[in-house]
Amino acid sequence: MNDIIIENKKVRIKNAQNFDLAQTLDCGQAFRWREDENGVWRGIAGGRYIELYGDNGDIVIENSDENDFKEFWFDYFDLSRDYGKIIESFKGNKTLAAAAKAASGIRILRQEPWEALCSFIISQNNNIPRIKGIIDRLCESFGEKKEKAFAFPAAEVIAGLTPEDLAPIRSGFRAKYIIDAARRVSSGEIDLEALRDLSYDNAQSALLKIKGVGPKVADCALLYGCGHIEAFPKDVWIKRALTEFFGGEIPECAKNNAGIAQQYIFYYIREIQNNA
DNA sequence: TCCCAGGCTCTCT
DNA sequence: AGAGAGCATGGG
Repeated sequence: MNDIIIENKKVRIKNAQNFDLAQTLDCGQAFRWREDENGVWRGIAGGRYIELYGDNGDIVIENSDENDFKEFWFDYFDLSRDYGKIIESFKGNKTLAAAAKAASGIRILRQEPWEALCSFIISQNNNIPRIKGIIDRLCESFGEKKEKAFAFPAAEVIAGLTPEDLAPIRSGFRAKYIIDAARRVSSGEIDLEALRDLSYDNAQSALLKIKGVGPKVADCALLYGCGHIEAFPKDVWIKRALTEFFGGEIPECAKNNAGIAQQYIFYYIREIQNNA
């Protein structure tokens, strides 16, 4: 584990490996982090608002302390996982190795399951800038204000709404899906926390009961929200990449950490596209 | 302007 | 089982 230095309302992760803030917070796995002109990132997760920035190879988290860090952010940033070792294991496939190298600062965020599920319901047939806007409006309209940001609204709150209530967030046809998900989660019909301990297949089946949740959205919720690192969400970009670079199949060396491979490939192919 | 976006549902073969 | 239209909205 990294050395952690606790200062006054400040946590410093010394010499953080495989942890680039821009890559991790803006790679399309989470939608609520923003960078200012000075390279400071601000966001809220688990109802906790923080600001963070890189400093000579360290990562500094402001507005946190020892307990807060140990209880929440250490897991959120997946700091117990050895990404260097995983990247090494991806050497078996040339393109995957290149993707891992390009995206080596990405960590898979262990987000709250409801936020991940709801966010990726909103993501369907949508583009990232607009997804961010819809989620911002959802939080501002229905989330609890915490210091300088609005928390993600609880499923219990959304469950009591109608599609008309959600009109201001302009989520279009997804509104009824958001509400269906919220109702199943808040009623206990689907226990998102329990999905962590189910097999991947059983956990995915449970999520597929929700209207508007298919294999891709379910896999995102499982990967980003429920710790299922073997989930491999296939969106349009990944399908393209699989066909173009991998003969349609996930490389064998990536099977155990398919979710991480997926995120590296997603980053890589979009970077190629942007530079083309 | 017009195509498309981290898909899914519904319908028709 | 598989293919294809339709879906709300707006970013680029």
